[in-house]
Amino acid sequence: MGRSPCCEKAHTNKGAWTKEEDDRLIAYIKAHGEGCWRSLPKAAGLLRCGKSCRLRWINYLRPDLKRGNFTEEEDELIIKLHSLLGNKWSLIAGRLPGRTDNEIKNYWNTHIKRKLLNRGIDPVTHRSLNEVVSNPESSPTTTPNSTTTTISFSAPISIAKKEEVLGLKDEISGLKDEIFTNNHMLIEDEQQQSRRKFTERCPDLNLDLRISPPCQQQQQNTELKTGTRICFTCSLGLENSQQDCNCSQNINMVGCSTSSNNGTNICYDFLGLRTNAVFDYRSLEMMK
DNA sequence: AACTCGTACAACCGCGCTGGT
DNA sequence: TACCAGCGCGGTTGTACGAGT
Repeated sequence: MGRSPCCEKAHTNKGAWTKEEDDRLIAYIKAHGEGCWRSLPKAAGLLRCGKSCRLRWINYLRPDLKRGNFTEEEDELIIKLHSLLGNKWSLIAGRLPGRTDNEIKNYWNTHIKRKLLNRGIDPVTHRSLNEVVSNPESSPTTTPNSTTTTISFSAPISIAKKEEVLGLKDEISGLKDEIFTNNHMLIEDEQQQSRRKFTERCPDLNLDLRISPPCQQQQQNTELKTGTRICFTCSLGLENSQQDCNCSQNINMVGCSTSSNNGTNICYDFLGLRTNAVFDYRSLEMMK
């Protein structure tokens, strides 16, 4: 059972808008304002359906629209927002003044998709194509000619983590407000909430764990009495996040911290856990 | 010059959600 | 509570146009 058509199709024009139709629509909206799209065509003397008028106005005729090419900054912002929101074009458009969801959607499909593919990034998951191809089973792999082992838990990381890693926290906090107040997409029914509680307790982490040999210079000074020093670099499966250990430069950085008691450098404070026991990520308290 | 193909983008369509009755 | 109109969103289609052959 389909819903009834939004207008009488037999007497409506379709296809490209003429200059005259545009002028009529602009004049009507200037005089009466937006809204009540269903009755607008008749009132404005247009042989168009209301939806068509709305679309034409929003996507093309609105005076605050920014025409012209997207800037590099806009490109990058769209990519960032898409990695967080997916195909929520209207939400993305809300962060780009003067751009419409339709415009961004088209631009994404024709330009940015290709751009990301050229960078070796999957436009859907925003992860490296190599990673997706070579490591589909979440199994440990060893890079050729390298002593670095990568252990990947392939699943999307939480938005909160992504924000932290991307440094988008401030920008996104406003966006979240917008999402929660304006959009029903995050309103969950009980079933979804209980499912969510479960996944919060047992999160699907996307942690690419790199284990590399100790930095040569520092090894002499910082080796533990018990022997081998292990340096964890935790990368979160995001673009440019797989930086190699540089604890020789900054011993207090995340992932490499200093034990306060005896001044011994401990370089395996992985996610705040000073342990060489088996790491169970489920025991981690997730940030709210 | 004519044709084909690919690209860009405007417009359409179907569906889900919301608010009013 | 159920129904319906209206709106908005995201996916898809249609078409104009330029490049290549």
